[in-house]
Amino acid sequence: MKTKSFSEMQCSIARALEQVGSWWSLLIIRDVMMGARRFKHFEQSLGIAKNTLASRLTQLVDGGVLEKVPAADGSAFDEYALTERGRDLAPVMIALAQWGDKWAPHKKGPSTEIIDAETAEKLPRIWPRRDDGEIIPLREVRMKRARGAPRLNWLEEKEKN
Amino acid sequence: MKTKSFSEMQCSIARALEQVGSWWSLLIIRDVMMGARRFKHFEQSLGIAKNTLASRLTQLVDGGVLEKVPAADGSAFDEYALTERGRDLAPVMIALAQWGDKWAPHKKGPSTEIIDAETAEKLPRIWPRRDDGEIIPLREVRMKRARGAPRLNWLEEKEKN
DNA sequence: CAGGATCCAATACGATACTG
DNA sequence: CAGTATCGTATTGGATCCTG
Repeated sequence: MKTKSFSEMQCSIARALEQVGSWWSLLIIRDVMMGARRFKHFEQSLGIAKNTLASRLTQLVDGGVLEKVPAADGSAFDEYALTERGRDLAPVMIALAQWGDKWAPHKKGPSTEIIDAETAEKLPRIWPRRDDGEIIPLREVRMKRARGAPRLNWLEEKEKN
Repeated sequence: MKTKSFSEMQCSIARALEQVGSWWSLLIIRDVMMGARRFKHFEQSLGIAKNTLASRLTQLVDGGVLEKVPAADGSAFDEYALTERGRDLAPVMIALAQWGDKWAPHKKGPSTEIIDAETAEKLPRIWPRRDDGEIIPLREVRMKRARGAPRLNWLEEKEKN
């Protein structure tokens, strides 16, 4: 990706993408969210080259998404953990997982389940809501640029069926 | 990215990422969600090379995220519109935009605002909730591999708390 | 085991020119 | 205007070897 130009774009999405880094980074974050902590975990889970993994990890640490913490089991090597910034990516990961589960299912069934620990059931789709919890239909959601560009009503013509 | 291996991963996130394609694809989708329809819109908005843009667009059309529709204004050229599959990426985009707005703000202020058209105010963070709208704290959300997925040893030691 | 160093291959992207 | 064709380059990732 064009690292430099992305970060300078006046768009929160572009800057988020640049901070995350790459597809591999998202899969690493996924692994941490599922309990991975060690270099070898990522290596085994992802089938990624060591140097690539190392560079993605340092990139995530430098970017403040992951941090190195002393190993819980007393190992000489540090472990990787999510920072607050990294944990805050949960909605992105959940949204991605749910979309993939719905639109690109694997033949052998859903393979990344997002579940409510209390009920042990799959979570409903993560979706825009108002503070009181009411779901907002997409036609009432607008994405607009801060300056300039027209505030077009999003998706209007497709929603009326 | 490693297109082939990603799609074969038994992970909804990996497959979602592969279907989307690349960072550029997400920015194109963002533009469509903000009202862009024509080749020139994307070109101007993104500052992307024509051939790159063309290939990303056909990739998105082939992947069923975008579709070509006759121009509303009678132009000889088709326009690009989101399919249902594409529209359903809204939670991903919103989550990304809100994360970027929070953690990677541009010096000149927020630059992709997600707004409730009714109240004209910024939406609250998109976040996992139960059906009744109750917010679920992250500690009560579990992301796990489904049964049948290759089991990794580090999952077990993490799952018992 | 966690990485770093090197080398190499694939490709994604950009610049430019061209076409219907 | 909306692409396609061609080319050159830069980046990314993989393979292998090495080390504390």
